[in-house]
Amino acid sequence: MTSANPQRRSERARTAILKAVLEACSEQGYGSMTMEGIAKRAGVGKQTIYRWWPSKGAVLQEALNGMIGAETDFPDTGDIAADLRTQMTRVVALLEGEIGTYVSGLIAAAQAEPELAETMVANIFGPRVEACRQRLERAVRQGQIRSDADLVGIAELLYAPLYYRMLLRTRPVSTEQVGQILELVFSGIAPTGSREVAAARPERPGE
Amino acid sequence: MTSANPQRRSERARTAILKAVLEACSEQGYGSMTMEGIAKRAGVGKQTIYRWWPSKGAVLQEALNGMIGAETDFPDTGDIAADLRTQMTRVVALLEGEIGTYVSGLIAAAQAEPELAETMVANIFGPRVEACRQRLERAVRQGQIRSDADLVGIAELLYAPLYYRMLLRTRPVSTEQVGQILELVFSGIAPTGSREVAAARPERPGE
Amino acid sequence: MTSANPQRRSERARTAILKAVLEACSEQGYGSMTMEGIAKRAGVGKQTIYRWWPSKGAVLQEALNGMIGAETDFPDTGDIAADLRTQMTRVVALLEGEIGTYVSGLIAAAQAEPELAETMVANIFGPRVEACRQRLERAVRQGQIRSDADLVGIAELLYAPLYYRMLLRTRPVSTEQVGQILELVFSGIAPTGSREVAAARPERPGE
Amino acid sequence: MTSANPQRRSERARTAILKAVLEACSEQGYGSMTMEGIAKRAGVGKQTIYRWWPSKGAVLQEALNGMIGAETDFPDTGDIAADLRTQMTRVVALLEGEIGTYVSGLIAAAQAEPELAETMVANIFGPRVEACRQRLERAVRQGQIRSDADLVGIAELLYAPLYYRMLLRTRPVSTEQVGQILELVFSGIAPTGSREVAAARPERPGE
DNA sequence: CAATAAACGAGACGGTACGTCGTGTCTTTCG
DNA sequence: CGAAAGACACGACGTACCGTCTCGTTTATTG
Repeated sequence: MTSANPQRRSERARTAILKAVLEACSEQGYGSMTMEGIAKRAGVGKQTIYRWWPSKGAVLQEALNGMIGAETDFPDTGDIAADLRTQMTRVVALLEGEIGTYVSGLIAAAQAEPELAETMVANIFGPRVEACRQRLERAVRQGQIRSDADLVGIAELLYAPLYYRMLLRTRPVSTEQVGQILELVFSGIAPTGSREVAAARPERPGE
Repeated sequence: MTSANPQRRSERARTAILKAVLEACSEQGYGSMTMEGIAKRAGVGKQTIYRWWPSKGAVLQEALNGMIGAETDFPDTGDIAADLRTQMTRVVALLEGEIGTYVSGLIAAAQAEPELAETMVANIFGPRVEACRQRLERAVRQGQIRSDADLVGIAELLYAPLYYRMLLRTRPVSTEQVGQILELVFSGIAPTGSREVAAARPERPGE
Repeated sequence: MTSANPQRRSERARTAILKAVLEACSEQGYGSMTMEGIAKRAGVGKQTIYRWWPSKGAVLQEALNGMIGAETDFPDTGDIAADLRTQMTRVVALLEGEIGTYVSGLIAAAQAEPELAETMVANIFGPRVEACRQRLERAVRQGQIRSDADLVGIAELLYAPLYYRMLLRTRPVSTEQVGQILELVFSGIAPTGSREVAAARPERPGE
Repeated sequence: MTSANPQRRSERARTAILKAVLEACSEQGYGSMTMEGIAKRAGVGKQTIYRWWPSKGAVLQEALNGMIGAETDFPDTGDIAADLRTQMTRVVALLEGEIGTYVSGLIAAAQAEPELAETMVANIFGPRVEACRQRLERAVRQGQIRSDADLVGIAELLYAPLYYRMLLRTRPVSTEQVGQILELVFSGIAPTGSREVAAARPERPGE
């Protein structure tokens, strides 16, 4: 993320920039905030930003990464459904707040900037998906989840609907949604007593 | 979408603009294409675009809407799982192609433009979600799907993971993903024989 | 000034346009008024203006020509100095009012439009210079003016300082200026008793 | 003429702009030259022009001011008529050349831009009128010009006819005109032997 | 006295330039 | 030598007018 000498880097400037980018994004939205504005807000020369970050998306990503703490960690009470509910509810709270603005802005930016998409996955989503996978793995070992499932696929199934609503704005993300998702994902949609239904067949039948 | 007199509108210009916006988006990507470039490409004055659309996102949306035909319609063979697989596979094919570029660009744009988000849902996603809901409803009547489920919630559960992968670029959208989603959504993730598991309980147990 | 059939021309439109151009010029100034504005003000289509005039300057010129009446005619009391004073004072009154705005706008426009300069001279300045020349000629016959002078040259000498002040805005045009000009032009600037001074010599002496 | 920091100003850009504006004005005429064209010609961003000048007229004025050297200075051979003839002949040469284009364009622009008119007088005409006045003053002291005359008024009388012809395009400015003006202004137009003629009377007689 | 062709109002069109904003680079000055 | 400040070349923005071009709708002869 640099080519200058990071030892001589001014911590004061770095902190001010990260603070400024969050403020700007909150007040103006990701699309309307500008490098110029961030620099002015931070009391910093534009060059100082460009020296250490390639784009406003990259600055935002670093700022965002720095402000999410333990909220997204997974509890382990031994009850996977309860623990997911707990964690997902916290995620919803984040997405409903200003962090939702940052995240959706960042995802929007990533559509036009492949490197940003990459680091975003590596730094923000990747680790959390992995943490989820590990929690699910423990649940599998405890017999709370089918042992034949792709755990990352399950993670996607659980969280994707949240991002879907946030990004498409069909309906607001909400706590109720969490319950609904969990209920459906755990039980499946097939009628009771017919779990060995068509959908499970990997090949389409040609009868 | 207008305040000018639509009777005098030039169909030639309209068509050229919609064609140009798709070309530009394919070649340069949504973020890099410009109103100026679209106008030049279409052989049209900028004013003619601004007269009928408020932003490049709105133009793209209309163009996109005009180019998706029957691919996303739902078949009805009587087998809901098979029909979903068919339709979702077609959706994946669209998202893997240029239309994927248009859609992700549009969703990105919608993050900064609430009106665009609104019309995007109304014109593009809304009708298709509704069509899905109707197909699911028939399946419920035929006993292929649990009768107590929120059908729009199910639709979200089915499609959200596709958009999740497309937008976050964790992994590419693919046909395999469709099978995985269907399998999980139909069967649920609870271990066999324990469908009445914790997650299904609307209230968290306090033992 | 036309290529369309002037018989079918709408007098109503013509009048409205000429009125509108004067209003617009007064309110906004020549440089800021637009064909579009004139058309709207006159309740007329733009095409109707372009059909009969080549430019806003041409419209203004015709309007101006139509509104100057007998004010610039030369009286003939038998006293050339008094008559010039009378007429020039009237000219000053015109140039100090709105007509001054029209005239200076027109002259400015003529700098960029040779055809306009030509018709402006032919229609507005030419006839008045000629009238002045005729009055001066009578004065010569009556022995009130030297018989060896170029009368058009004299006319220029008399009126040029008025336009000079109006266009360069060094000082405002004024009635006092008329007296000063007349005094100087009649008496000359050479000291009394030395009218056969150097300046009169067509060739520079090389002694 | 600025609100930015003139210390950081790029001399290269300034020079290129002034050169470009003169070229553009010569080739296209004042009215047809554009800020955009000047910027492109100078290899400069439009913003750089707007940072230091408010309009194309202001740029032209500065460029013009910078290119007129000693040509308009007044010689002092002791013979005022000869010296005026010399200087006015040089002025005519300037007005007949490209500088005439610049000057008439500038005067045209000044009609729509009061600030420009003001600086034009202050920077271009004012100093030269003052220099003329000083030369005339020496001539008065030497008894070559009547001592009771308003010297600035005389200066106007001498030069106004040149601008009159240039701007109204009745006839081209020429060297012959200089001789004619000087002859008339020095000798006056009253018939010989009657210098104490009516025109000299400040009040109109009421016989 | 229709009919018919022109001028008319309205305003959309392809353009050009406007004056502003933000980009990312560069240069100057300071600590 | 990093950083603040900000000028610079550039390119796009969204707007205003340009002059041309349809559109129906008067209007005013002319067949």
